[in-house]
Amino acid sequence: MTQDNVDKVNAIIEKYGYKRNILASNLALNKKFRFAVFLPKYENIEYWKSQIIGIEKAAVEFGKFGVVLDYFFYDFNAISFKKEIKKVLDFECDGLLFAPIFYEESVQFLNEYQKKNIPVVMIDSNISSNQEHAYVGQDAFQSGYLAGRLSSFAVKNERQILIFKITREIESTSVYKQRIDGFYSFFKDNEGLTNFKFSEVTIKDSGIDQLNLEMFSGINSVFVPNSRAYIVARFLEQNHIKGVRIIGYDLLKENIEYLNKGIIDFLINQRPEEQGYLGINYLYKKMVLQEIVENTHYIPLEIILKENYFPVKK
Amino acid sequence: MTQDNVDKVNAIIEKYGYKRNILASNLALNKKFRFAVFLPKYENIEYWKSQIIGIEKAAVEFGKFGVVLDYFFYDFNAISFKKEIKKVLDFECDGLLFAPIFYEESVQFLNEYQKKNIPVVMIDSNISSNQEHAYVGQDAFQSGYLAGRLSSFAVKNERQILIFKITREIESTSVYKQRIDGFYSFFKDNEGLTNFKFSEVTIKDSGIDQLNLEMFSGINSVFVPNSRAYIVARFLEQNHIKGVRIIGYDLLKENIEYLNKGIIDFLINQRPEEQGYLGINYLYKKMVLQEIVENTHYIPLEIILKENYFPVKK
DNA sequence: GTGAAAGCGCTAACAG
DNA sequence: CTGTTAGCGCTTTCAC
Repeated sequence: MTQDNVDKVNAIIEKYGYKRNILASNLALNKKFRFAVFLPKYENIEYWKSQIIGIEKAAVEFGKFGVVLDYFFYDFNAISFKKEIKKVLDFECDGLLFAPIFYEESVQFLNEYQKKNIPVVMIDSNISSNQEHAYVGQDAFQSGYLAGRLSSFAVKNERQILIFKITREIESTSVYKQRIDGFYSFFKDNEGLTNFKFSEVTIKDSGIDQLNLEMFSGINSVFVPNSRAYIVARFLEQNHIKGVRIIGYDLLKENIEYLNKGIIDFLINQRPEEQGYLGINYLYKKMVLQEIVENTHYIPLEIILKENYFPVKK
Repeated sequence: MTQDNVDKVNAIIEKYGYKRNILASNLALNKKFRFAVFLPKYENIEYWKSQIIGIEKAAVEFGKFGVVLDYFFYDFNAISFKKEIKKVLDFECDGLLFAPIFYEESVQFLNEYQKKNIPVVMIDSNISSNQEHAYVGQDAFQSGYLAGRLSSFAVKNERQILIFKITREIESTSVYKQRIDGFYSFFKDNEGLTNFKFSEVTIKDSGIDQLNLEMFSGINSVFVPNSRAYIVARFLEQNHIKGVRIIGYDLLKENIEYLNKGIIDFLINQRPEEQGYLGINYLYKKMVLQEIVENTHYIPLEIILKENYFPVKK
């Protein structure tokens, strides 16, 4: 049969509602689907550990359909990242799951990777310039917008809000900037809320001793646009400062501790486990089941209080 | 081979990490897996429509692995329910998805059904007396507890809370009672919150004209323990009563309308679509993949504000 | 280029 | 009761 006729037959076949039996097809193919997983080293980083847990869960579930994973981990610095990039580029596989922590380097990498014509799904943060790639994660801007609402709750009088940035030595993605943008946008969109004043503070992750009481004088609410809200909570607790509303991200053990103590009020959960799972699920659906899959999957902005936090049962 | 030897071989096989190829197995079996879906009629009831959407999604996804669904719908009355029970009992299938709306009748039905030795998964509400059955849905008590927290937010002064029950003609499950229990429990557990006073009102679904201004005199917060918060919201809007916090359930179109207007403050989402999907998913995993599946799957208590509501893209 | 045949791993039917 | 075999629906190989 010529390609022409193949097409014709396929057309007719589809017309009469034929569905290829994916079980038989994959049985006959008798092949493994190799997916590369390219992430920051997760040891001691709870958030990335959760991502891996979700990924592993997917690996077990889809393993019976031939899915095999290979991991590539990079340290939190651009040099390690670049080194690992080479390995990933050389690696033969059917799909890539990727967390683009370093923006510039990731853009470059994706451009390079594109030549291989292998589907890519990004988790955690998105690189929107490459629309053809899939994304599983939150809408960072909107999550900041929501945080704005959460800090504005049921408050009539003057409020002083502090945006507290605690950054890594080597700063990476722009996620936390998008969150802050969203945060301010909320107050811009709600003109009635003129009684809110803002200030910002930035410290390095290593310089936690930089915290001082002055920073918090007159402050009613603190917004921590990454997972380190517990650092602020701990400081306030140690200094017996009460009645400050704290809003942060991610269900780290330490954050949960202060949530349960009532010191942190709100945490926005990014569902890292679900992200990892859905990332692999995307590749599975696309490559193994050969389905058409939605390119962008936004994880809902989940608000966690003491009263709706439940440890993940395992 | 005797059964004895089969067992021995299987033991050895398992010892060396043999995994039966589920694709080949199901291909050879060449059988359909029939699941019965036994639910209230969903026409005009958004919540149940969503459940069906999730169920249908699962049906498409698992259809390629041989899953076929048969539907049995009952009206919202015990007579129709009992009539449909007969059909379900007579129906040959490999699994049952079931919403136990009428408590007494459901207990009886489940006892009867148990004889058939077919796995059952319940959605929406649970019948805990039958521990051997699976459940996908929320923890109703805890959701009320959370609602308690939501009504207590950042409030220092005296608060008058109204629990507003709008019930169906024929009342069904005890879900809303569990929610109210949980609601009160929150205030019991938080002794500091002595400035809260409570009252309750009950009206029938059909008697919406029973609402009157007196009910709301002095009220600061209203808790509607089912999906009909929009009825209260509409009444307050029509009567230009502002500044009352409303907490309700479910993302019905009408609820969303008042959420976006800022009249309803919080909605607790039960994720009906996910419930339906996961219900079928449970049966699929158990029967088709022959996996061991967790018997209870609690849907997270999702707090929805105007700022984190996004219409489901389809 | 084309069509027949082997075989993926498993189950069920069928002889022995 | 046991062991052999056909065949599930598809892909790939191998003769022609």
